[in-house]
Formats: sequence, structure tokens, C-alpha cells
Amino acid sequence: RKVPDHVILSGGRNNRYWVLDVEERPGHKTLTLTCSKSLHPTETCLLKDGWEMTPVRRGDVVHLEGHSEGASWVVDREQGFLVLLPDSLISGTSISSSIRCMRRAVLGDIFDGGSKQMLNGTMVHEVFQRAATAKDFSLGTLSKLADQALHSPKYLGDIPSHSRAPSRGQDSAAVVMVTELADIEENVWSPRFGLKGKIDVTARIRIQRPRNGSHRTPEEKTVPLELKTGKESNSIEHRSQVILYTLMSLERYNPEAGLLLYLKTGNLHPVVASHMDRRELLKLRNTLVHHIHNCVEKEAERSRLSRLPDILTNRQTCQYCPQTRNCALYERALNGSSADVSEDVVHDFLQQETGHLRPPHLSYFSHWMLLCFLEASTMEAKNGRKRVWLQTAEESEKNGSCVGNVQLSGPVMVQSEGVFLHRFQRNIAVPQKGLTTSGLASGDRVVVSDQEGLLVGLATGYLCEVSRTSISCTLDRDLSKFSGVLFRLDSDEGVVGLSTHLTNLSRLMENCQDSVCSCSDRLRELVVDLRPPEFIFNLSSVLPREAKDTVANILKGLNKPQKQAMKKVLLSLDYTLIVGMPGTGKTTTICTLVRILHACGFSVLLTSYTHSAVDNILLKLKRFRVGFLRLGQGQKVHPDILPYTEESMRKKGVHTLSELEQLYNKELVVATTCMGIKHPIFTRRRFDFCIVDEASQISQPICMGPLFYAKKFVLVGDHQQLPPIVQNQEARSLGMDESLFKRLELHSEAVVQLNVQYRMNRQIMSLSNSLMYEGQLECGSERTATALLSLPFLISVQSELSSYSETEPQHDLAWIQATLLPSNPVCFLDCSMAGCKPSDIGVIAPYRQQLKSISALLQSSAFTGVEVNTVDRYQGRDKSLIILSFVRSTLGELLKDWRRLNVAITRAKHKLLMVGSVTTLRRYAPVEKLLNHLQRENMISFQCMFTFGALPSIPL
DNA sequence: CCTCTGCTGAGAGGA
Repeated sequence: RKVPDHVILSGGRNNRYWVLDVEERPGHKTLTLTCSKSLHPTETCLLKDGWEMTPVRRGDVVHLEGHSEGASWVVDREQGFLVLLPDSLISGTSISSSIRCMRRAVLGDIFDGGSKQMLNGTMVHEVFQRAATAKDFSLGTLSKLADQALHSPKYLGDIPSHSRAPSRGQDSAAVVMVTELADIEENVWSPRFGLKGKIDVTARIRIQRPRNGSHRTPEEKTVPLELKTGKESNSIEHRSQVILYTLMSLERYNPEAGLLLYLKTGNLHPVVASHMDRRELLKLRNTLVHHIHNCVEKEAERSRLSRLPDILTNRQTCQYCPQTRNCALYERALNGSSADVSEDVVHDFLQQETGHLRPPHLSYFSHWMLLCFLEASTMEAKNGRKRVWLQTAEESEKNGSCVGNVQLSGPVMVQSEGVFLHRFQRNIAVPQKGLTTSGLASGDRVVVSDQEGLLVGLATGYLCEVSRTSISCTLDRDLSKFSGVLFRLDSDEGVVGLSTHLTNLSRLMENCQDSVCSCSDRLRELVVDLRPPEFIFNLSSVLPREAKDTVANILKGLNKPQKQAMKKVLLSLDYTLIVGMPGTGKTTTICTLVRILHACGFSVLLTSYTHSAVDNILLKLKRFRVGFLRLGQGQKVHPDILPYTEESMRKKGVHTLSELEQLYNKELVVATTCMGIKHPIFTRRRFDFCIVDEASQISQPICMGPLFYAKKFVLVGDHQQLPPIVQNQEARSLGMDESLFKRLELHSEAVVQLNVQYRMNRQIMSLSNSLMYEGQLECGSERTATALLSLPFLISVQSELSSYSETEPQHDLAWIQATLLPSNPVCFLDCSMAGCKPSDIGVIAPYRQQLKSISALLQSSAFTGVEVNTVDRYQGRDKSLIILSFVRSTLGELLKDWRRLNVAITRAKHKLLMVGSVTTLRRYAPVEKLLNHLQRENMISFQCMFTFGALPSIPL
């Protein structure tokens, strides 16, 4: 009965109640609730006249609208609303689509859907809205705007050949609207009703109401206006959308009605929002949010997929549904092969949509759906976005996720299409702390709202610069009309769901016969059925004769396993797995591979999970004059790679569609992150090879994303290093942290191991060899094997230490002298330097909290350049000297992972110092194995008996 | 118990 920590309860306008009990009676339902975390006092809420059907359960959070007498609420036909799980904002379109089919609305929330016919509408919208912004509806301007819209990269690949600028008839209706335009594409988050949406046009209207002949002064109102470019249906869906907009903008303008404008005919329909309409739509919302939040149900401690709302048997409605495949897929995934469906229509439908799938496919799909849902539920619980509306700016500032009381300073600059540079500064009236001390830093994603909490989620964007007095950021909307308004900026992290995962999974199950892409069948065979990968035997059949010399030249710089890897990739018909053990030159190998493939004239899609890993390879590639196109947000791309991004290329002048196509097709090599595959380039382009770096750290559904676009693929990784991060314990135990790399590794014929390393000297390498690689890791050269730390001022420091020991004999500093010696490349200090560059030193600790204290001790300027970071963040990198801190007195999860320990001990090139308590650490199996090795090799040389206060300050 | 990177995104329309 305890309220979980992440739940925020409150009274007042955005009240949030915790449901303690639900009592069901025929015809009504009574909730016992509280808005206090202490569970006291309690209130009641009577639900009737249909509200009793709300799927509210014990432990849910609800919002109540209406009046309460004493401590009892009534929600019935005439008054009050109950909003279930109000902090999950549901979009207006989701709700209106649920009118016809609730199942479709739920699926639409889970999977990215969408049909191609919508494209035209999107473009007409854009043209209209641009024209409205410019207040210019002349035909010339319209066709210019239409032209721009057509050539925007958003639409490439889906442009029907007959699309044109809107016809003349559409302008005349449009002119009327523009003069009364208050906003376009206004973004609204309504935490009161659990709604969100983008309002096409916010129109200021004048209502003249003649009554009984007497003249009244015209009434001014601000109302939402919804544009429709298609057939004038005036349908219940369209009208519902408008009604929902009136509800979500209640706080802003309190509109009682909205407008529906059909551009095709120019007809304007007023839509009055009655209490009844709002009531019924909110009930739909509640049902929808219930299904979205309960994708998983628990039975006897085991989770499984929940049933969705029923499949419609009225096939008419399903004809144009974009979710048909997912609808059938989900049903089959739930019921397995036993399609015990009573209705023949449904049976036929399931057969038609999923007949190509066999039981293993369905169980792979349902297994991963479950894993993703579990993970999504954990992420949702941790999601702090609700703080934007449930906490005051002052409260949020305390935990460092917010800056409040700021206002616009200076003009808003248009950086590019849809990117507006804003500058804010603190309201001077109230003396406050500087901005730099707030938890916000440049690069963070932010949400802008007003300080009062009435205009929530006005804009989103990225922080550019945080100085003591001002903050600048790029936002998706121009807020210049809000000059003088007090704002708050909240960091906006972790709002990403798992829709890319789920969409990829759905795609994997696609039947290629009815799809443009022919990769799903093959990928399914390889990934799900684990069909052995095939290879050819003769290199000469793949190597073009004219490339032979170039390739031979490139190969010269490689060692034996690296050459083998190149050969294997060229001979592969399906895929190759390259195991890159620590320090074996993975980046170099990938770079060389790309050069070879490039020289052979093959196209390559180069990806990784992180932007930095992608750019690491590109930085190397750049030196070899291999051209490439880098896709992705400029903000996230390495500065030296920026000239290769689409944005920079386009600035050089892309005016026509064919120029854009040229740009997209020009380079053989295209690089992006695994998540970047939503880019329009992928609607047309296919590649000979796809290379995925860091593949052992990517979850299966994400890793397969880029593979849809290539004939063959290469995964590079090392499953002995860190696996994909999975937050949900149950999902992890069910195998969500198994990467595709690891799954495919059972086909040893596809695996090449890079075991020759150039990072660690012999002794440091021996740790990893004994812990993980069973001696397979080798030094690439004698130089690598014997490289030691160079300490040019060692002698003077040693003598200083000696004299210190003499004057303060109570401190025995022999241990520190011995620790310093380069000839002890691995030391474990059972619970330090001389001329080593700070940038050559890395401090690693498993826990963030530890890092904080360590960094605090290294505040002096002598230590700037010493990088203090977690094991996880150090993966893929190295330093000459690594100090690894194990300090911890209680047991934690992190050190139980062999792979994390392996990463930790393989970061040092020349010297590795480990600090920790042997007795405590012995309780971790992996560390114990390491300690045994250290003991055998006599590397736990020193016992230090000191308290930190007794440490002399040592020049670094 | 505490490791963290990806992402615009709500809506574009047909019956």
C-alpha cells in the first residue's frame, strides 16, 4: 500500500490522487483515494452514468475535475471528469482514431504506422501554414512554397509523381483565416486532462450574435482551427479532434467551440464542444491509456503480453487501417499457432496477414515484444517529464533539472528551418543564484514552459550555452511573441520510448511479397531461424580486377587476424562477426574494411549505436580521402565531421529534387547511428554492406534496424565487454541484454577474432587473459609488450618521499614508493606520480557517486586533464595509466558482471593501479578470480595502512 | 540498487 517514490501526488488545479481502493456495485463504482503520500486523509469518488466502466484499478493515479463536497467527489452524466493516469499525455489523434477501433489506437501508440496517402496532406498543410505565416497567399508565393515543400528531404521517396501545388480554390478560403491568425502548430500539453496535441491554427475570431434584432457588440474569441485537406467529411473523428483541442487549450483561451476548415471546398464548420462530447472523449482516453499502460500482465510472478481490445469483425473499417499487420501479428503472437478464432472473417484475416510466419517467428516476436514492454514500463516510471507540470520551478531547481524565472533577452534568431535560437536571462527583480550552478548544461534537451504552469511545453530544443547570467538554446518554435513572460526551462531526458524497437520487430515479420523491401524474409531466416551464414571460396570472383592492387596495398598495414577479417567479409554472402578484443584496433580495422569495400565499388552503410563511435571511424576515414555522407543532428556530430553532414552539403546549394537525389546517392559510404534509419534516404537507397560497430552493446531490435537496408552485414564487437543496457530486471533475466552479435556467434564459421592487441603491456594483458580470454589475447609487438610508464621526475619525487619518511617516521611511505615504480606495471593496493601528463591518466570507478568524491579531491588545477569516469563510459578507450577504484563496503550489482570488470582492467596501456579492500572484493566471483591471479603473479605487493588525512600532497 | 545512449513528433488521409 505504499506509494512508490516516483509518484507525485498533489491537490489543486492539477490534482493527482492515488487510488487506495475500488468498490464495484451494480451501476456505480466508488473509489477511495488520497492526494497525500502519507495516505492520509482519504477522500471518496463516486463514479456513475457510465463512468463506472472506467478501467481504474487500485494503485492508479487519477485526476479529478468538478466539485467535491467535504471529501467526496461525484462524477456523473452532468458533472465532473475522471482522468485516468493523467501524466500520460495522449494525443488528440490517438483518441479520435479510437472511436472506430480501440485496438487500432492502441497499436498506433505502440508501433509507428502511417500510410503513404497522407503525404500529400502533409505537404498541403505545410504550404498553407507557411503562406499563413508569411500572410501571402498569392499564387506565385504558394507555388514557390509548394516547390520548397516538395524538395524538403522529409518527403523524398514517397512523392507521388502527380503531386502539385494547391489549386486556386484553396487560397480563397485560406485568406480569410490568415487575418485572424494567432498561432500555427501550437504545441499544447494539458496535464489536467491528460492530453497533448499540435493545433494547426489558433485563430482569433469575432462572433457577431444578433438576438431579437438588438445589436450586440461583437465577441472576440480565440479558438482552435483544424485544417483538413481531404474530402469534406465533417466526420465524427474530425469533429472530435477539434473538441479535444478545445479541452486541451482550456487553460489558455477557454474556447467553447472550435473550427473545422476543409481546404478542398473552403467550407468552415463550427464545432461546439458540449460537456457530453468532452465526457465521452475522455472516457475513450481513459480506456486507451489503460491499454497502453497495461501491455504486460503478471500471472504467478511471470509476465506475459496482455490481450488488446478485440479485433473488429467489420472488415470495412479495417480496409484502410495502417495497423493491419500489427493487429494480426499481435493476435497470433498472443495465441501462438492455435488460432482458435470463432469468426471465419477474423481467421481469414489472420491467415492472410501472418500465414507466412512459422511458430518460431511468432514466438521470437512475442518474446521481444514482452521484453520491450517490460523495459518501457521501467523507463516510463523513471521518466521525469511530469515534473514539468507537477513541480514548481523552485522545487525542480533544487534537484538540478530546471531553471526558472527567466525571460527572453534579445531577438530570436532563425538558424534554419524550424530551428530558432533564443536567449534567456534571469528576471532581475528577484535576486537568485547564477545559472551555471543549475544542473543544466549545454547539449541537454529542454522543454520550455511558462512559470505559472499554464503554458506547458511551449517549445522543445537543445541548450547551447549556459553562462552565469544567461542561457541560449535552439528551440523548435519561435517564442518571440512571449516577450515579458516568465519561463522555466526543464531538462527533458528519457522521454524516448521503445517505438523504434517495436517497429523494427514488426518489420522483421513483414511478408516481403507485399513490401518494397525484400530484406525481412532473409533477415528473419538469419536472425530468428539462425540459418547458417554462407560464404563463397574464391576471392577473385568478388574483387574487381582494377581494385586488386589498391586492396593489396591497403592490406599491407594489417596484421594476420585483421587480414583474415577482411577476407571473410569479402567472401560472405550473409554476414560476418568480428570480435574485437580490447586494444586490437577495432576502429582501424573497420576503417580499413570501409576503404577496401569502397575501393571495390561497394556501397557501405556504416553505423553504430552512439554518435561518437560513428564519428571515431569517420575521423580516421577522412584521412584516407574516402568520401562519405554523415546523417544526423549537427548538434551531436563531431565538429571535424560537420562538413560531411547533410545539412552542410545542402548549404552548398540543393535546389531541385534531382540535386537532392544526387546528394543522397553521391557517396558510396553513408554513416549514421542505428536509430538514424528514419531518414528519408532509406526509403530509396540500399547498400551492399552494412557495418555495425559496438554491436555487442546494442539490443537486437535496434541492431537489426540498419540491416534492413543492406544485402550483407558485418557486426563488430566483443561480447566479453559490456552488454546492452537493460533497466528492467525481469527483462534482463529473460535475455534482453543478449545482443544480435552474441546471438549469431553460435555460428563460429562467421566469426573472426582480432586477438592481437596494441594497447596493454604484457602484465596488464595477463589480467584479462586469465579473467576472460583464456590466453587468447596476444601482444602485437615486443614494444607493446614491454612498454612502461615514463616518469621523468621519478627520482626527485622518490627522494622527496624518502626525506618525508625520515622526518615523519610514523608514516610508512614505502608502499607509495614501490607503487610509483614503472617496473610494477600492475599493482593492487589493498586498502600517486612524477612527470606524467594529466591527460595520460584516467581514474575509473564503477559508481557515479564515487566519481563525484574523487573529482572533488582532484579540484586543483594540476589535475585538470585527468579524466575521471565510470567503467561504462571508458569502454572503447584507453590511457597510459589507469587508477581503478573498487572502493565500496557493501555489495552492489555492477561488479558481479564479468564483462564490466574485463572492460575496467583493459583500459590501461602501461600501468594499472587498483585500489580496494581485498576482503570485501573476494565476495564478487569475477573480482575473486582476478585477485587469485594477482596473488599468484605476486601483483598484490603492497598493503597500505593509512587514513587519507595522512597522505602527503604529491606533485603529479 | 543506482551502470545510460538513442530519439522531434503529433498528425498527414481514405471510407
